[in-house]
Amino acid sequence: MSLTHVTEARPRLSGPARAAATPPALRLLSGLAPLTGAEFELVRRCALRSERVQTGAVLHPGGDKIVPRLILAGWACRVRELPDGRRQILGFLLPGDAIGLGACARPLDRAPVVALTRVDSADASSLAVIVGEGRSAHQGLARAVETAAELELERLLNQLVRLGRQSAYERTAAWLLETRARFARAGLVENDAFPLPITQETLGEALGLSVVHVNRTLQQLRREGLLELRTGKARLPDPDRLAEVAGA
Amino acid sequence: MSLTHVTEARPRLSGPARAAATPPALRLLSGLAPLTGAEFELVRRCALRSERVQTGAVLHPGGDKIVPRLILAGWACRVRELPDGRRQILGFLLPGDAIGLGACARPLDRAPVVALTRVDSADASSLAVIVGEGRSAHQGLARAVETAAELELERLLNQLVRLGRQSAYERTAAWLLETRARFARAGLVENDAFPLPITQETLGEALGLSVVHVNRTLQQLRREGLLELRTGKARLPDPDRLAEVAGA
DNA sequence: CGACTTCTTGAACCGAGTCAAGAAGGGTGG
DNA sequence: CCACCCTTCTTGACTCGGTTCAAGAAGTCG
Repeated sequence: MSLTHVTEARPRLSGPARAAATPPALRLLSGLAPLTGAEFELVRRCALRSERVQTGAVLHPGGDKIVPRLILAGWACRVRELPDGRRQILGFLLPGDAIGLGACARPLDRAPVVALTRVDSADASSLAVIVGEGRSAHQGLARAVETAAELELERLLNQLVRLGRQSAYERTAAWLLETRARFARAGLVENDAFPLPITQETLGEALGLSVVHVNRTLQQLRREGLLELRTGKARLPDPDRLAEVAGA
Repeated sequence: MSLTHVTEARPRLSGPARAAATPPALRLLSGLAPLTGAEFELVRRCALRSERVQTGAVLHPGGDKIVPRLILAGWACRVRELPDGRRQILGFLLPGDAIGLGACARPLDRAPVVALTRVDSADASSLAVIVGEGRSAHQGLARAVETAAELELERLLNQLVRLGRQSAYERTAAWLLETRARFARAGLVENDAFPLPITQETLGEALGLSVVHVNRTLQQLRREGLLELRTGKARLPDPDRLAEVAGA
């Protein structure tokens, strides 16, 4: 990339060197774009004042008034519900993900965000201000936020294709791979295993399937040696074959 | 809105006064945010050098090299295909829509764009430059582009919910209403009728349904007096009832 | 340990897909 | 302007993936 010299001009911590002292949540953010030490410090400071909420808590009620928040631990999701009570999950928020940053994703941020597990999160208003004012000293942060938004949109498109054109089996396989990839990016995958603390009911609301069918689909994946589930953790023993199943 | 005085400081043409001399395509764009006369002129000038392509032509091959284009007439769509040939349409592009403007939507712009009818479109590089440099004299244009991107994302989310949670009947109803609303925004709906020049096959690729089922669903809507189709035009005789059917 | 949530399995049902074949349009060349 | 061809629409019959209903087993948390 053509910005190499800029990177060199301002020394940046990154990778393993910093990872040791870094809570998992911050690894994701800093993996999206190179951050200066100062930027990283800003994020870490905002993460200090974290709040814990229980499963089911509403992290963001939806609508236009959005308090930016950074997820530090646990899973949350963006939800849309139909008048008759059916729910569709638009996407999952994992440690390191944020809401209310990036201006681009406003329609997404209009959907309520609900905690799927116990969730630790912090007010990220300070970061929103910094990103918003667009000062060049905080380029890295702005770029990280933008990249995060792009990745989320990308996942949204993938999800659209899956819901429109793929079978339950394919969908589930693809979703598992995608989710693993998200954790992998943050360096949180250990021998193909990653956290999966959500109920099958919830997974169904994301994949557009009934609980019963999610269960059967997961069983099938297990039977075929493509998936192992132990309390709150998933392992994908054969990612390549799973990718074939997922198609695309 | 708090910007009223700014609007007054720079006289802007808008609404019927300008509509008379305005090709349909440009109405949509100028309906998204107030444009100065100069901005409007820029758009109009870029629309002068339009190119016509036939049904099936590729307006944008996909990937990262994007030549910004403004659709002036006809329908196009963004497409994703699976390795086995199944296709999912991510969204339709109507006159007044553009690709390759707004930086936010990059993942969307990575999907190929294909003409569904004869399409007139113009190179919009000049606009992309103007929007990109972010000068305050062209605020209006930048805002219009941003609004367009937000609306598109909003539609994407709606579509996601439909594919995940709604029946063929509901989906189709909702899509018809949404499409009518798009034309309505550009002032192109005459007594509830709007252009609908695509095949049922294509509609199926958007709604995640087989041709056969699209056909049956449309029949049902017609039987129930919710839809009238005449060559290339759709009419929704009872939008309220249709909205109830669409749910949400 | 007890209460509640989550997972699992079976059986019946149904929305939507597939296959097939005929009818209706719509564009093109003679 | 008509005849022809090819695309698009339409309909019927059958199949199948996924839902629903129901009920029991296994976890999980206080």
